[in-house]
Amino acid sequence: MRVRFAPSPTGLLHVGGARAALYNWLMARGSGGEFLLRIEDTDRERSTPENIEQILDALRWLGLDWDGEPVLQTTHEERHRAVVQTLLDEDKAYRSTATAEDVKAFKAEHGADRGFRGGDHPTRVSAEDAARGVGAVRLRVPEGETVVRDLVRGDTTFKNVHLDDPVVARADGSPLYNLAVAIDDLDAGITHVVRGEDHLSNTPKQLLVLQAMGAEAPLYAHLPLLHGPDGKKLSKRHGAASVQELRDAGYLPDAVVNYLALLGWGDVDDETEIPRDELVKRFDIARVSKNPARFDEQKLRWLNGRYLRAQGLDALVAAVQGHLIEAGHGHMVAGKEDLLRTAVEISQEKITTVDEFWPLAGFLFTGPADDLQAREKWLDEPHREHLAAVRETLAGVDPFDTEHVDAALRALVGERGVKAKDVFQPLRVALAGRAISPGVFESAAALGREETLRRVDLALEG
RNA sequence: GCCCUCAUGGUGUAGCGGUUAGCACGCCAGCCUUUCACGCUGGUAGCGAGAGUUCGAUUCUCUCUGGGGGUACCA
Repeated sequence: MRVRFAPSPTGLLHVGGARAALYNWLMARGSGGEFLLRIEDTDRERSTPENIEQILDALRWLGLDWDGEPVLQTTHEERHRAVVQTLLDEDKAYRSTATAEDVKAFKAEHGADRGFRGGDHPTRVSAEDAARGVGAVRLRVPEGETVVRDLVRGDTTFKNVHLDDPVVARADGSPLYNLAVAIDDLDAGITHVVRGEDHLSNTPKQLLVLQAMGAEAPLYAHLPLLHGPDGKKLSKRHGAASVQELRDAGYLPDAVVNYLALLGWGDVDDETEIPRDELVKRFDIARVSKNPARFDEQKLRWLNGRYLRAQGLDALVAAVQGHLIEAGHGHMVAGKEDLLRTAVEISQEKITTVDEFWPLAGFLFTGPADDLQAREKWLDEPHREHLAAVRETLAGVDPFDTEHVDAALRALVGERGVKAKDVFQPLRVALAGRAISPGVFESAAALGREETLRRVDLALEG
């Protein structure tokens, strides 16, 4: 089995594209086949080297490694042109100056469901003009029907009468998409073309090109498209529509891979959390759903939380650190590796994305936040009284670790006969500046006695 | 308009002629609890509609309705 992912570098890698890449990758890795990368850069206006690099980056981040070097489609132009010439020589294609209006007029005359035929149409250019490169090259569509052998939707039949003679090359001889893909997949020995459903309607054209070349067609698998929460085609307007955005939002690549795999594919045993290596073993393209799926960020969040909590501390610290650096907070934690490690450890259970770490635990590095409501509620007169007692207790705790802080404070609560939260919350607000933080004992221990007392004093004064 | 295509709760799915229609997210409630979470328990909600086929349709066929994609000298 040899498959490929063929993005066009006209922007960031979209989650739909990422899913197509993932399915291709899963097929290849699950079968011992090859996963190739081809950059469809024939749209020279919109294709940029930056976009290519971004896409490769996104793929790397997701852990979807490809075989061999990425191939640029434009490097095959000679071959494409040669095929066009052969088609012309064999009269399987012809040159025509037909415009959109000509095609419309043709349909008005012959019926809306009749494909345009320019072989003996007035717009067909003369032999002399053709030799001078006048007119776009159109492929002759033969009679009969074209069937797409599709692994996810079964065979799809297109009656050739409905198809227009497709333009396969511009007047200047430069190849067009439907010709180029067909040839490139053929030359690369691609056995399965797995791509988005938006390509389904184009497939018969590509099949016709192959047929004209006397070549054999690959098998196809057209994936249903991904929609946004509003049911419309997923686009930039939907927030996290690109892999880059997912990454910035603090999602873990493994969680994204797991989520995407399940978006449109389900195994018989219906599991939700499936690690990558299991995915590789179990993924079956034939079981991919036929209906379009909505990208549900809430479920991704949940799944990400599961992965995040299951992650080893070292890996999570590395992920958090990388994310902080990208977010511009790198300097805040530089040189404080031990504290960072502790902070991550005590935050792991409370965050669902890497992005949530800083808002939750940043106070350990920068000082208390400034949540007025929290202060008003938990640092009023009666609570300060408790806090003063807390200070006194804490000053005598030794060693100053979670266990001892915990024991001492609980004893204090019992002693004073008050509700636990009336003692713990003021301390939390004193340390974190807000009512939400990692465990208060853990936080105090992480800060150390000196800093803890300093912040408590500050709260007592303020 | 024309061509192709899809249809199980709000969302993603399991099901492949006979099930109390399963799982997960979400939502609601309770428990746990120093906040927030996590976790646990329970609950809410579904086979788009109409004809067939059949002893029996969520499952097979057709129609309708609704959704999606395509319809470029873009990819």
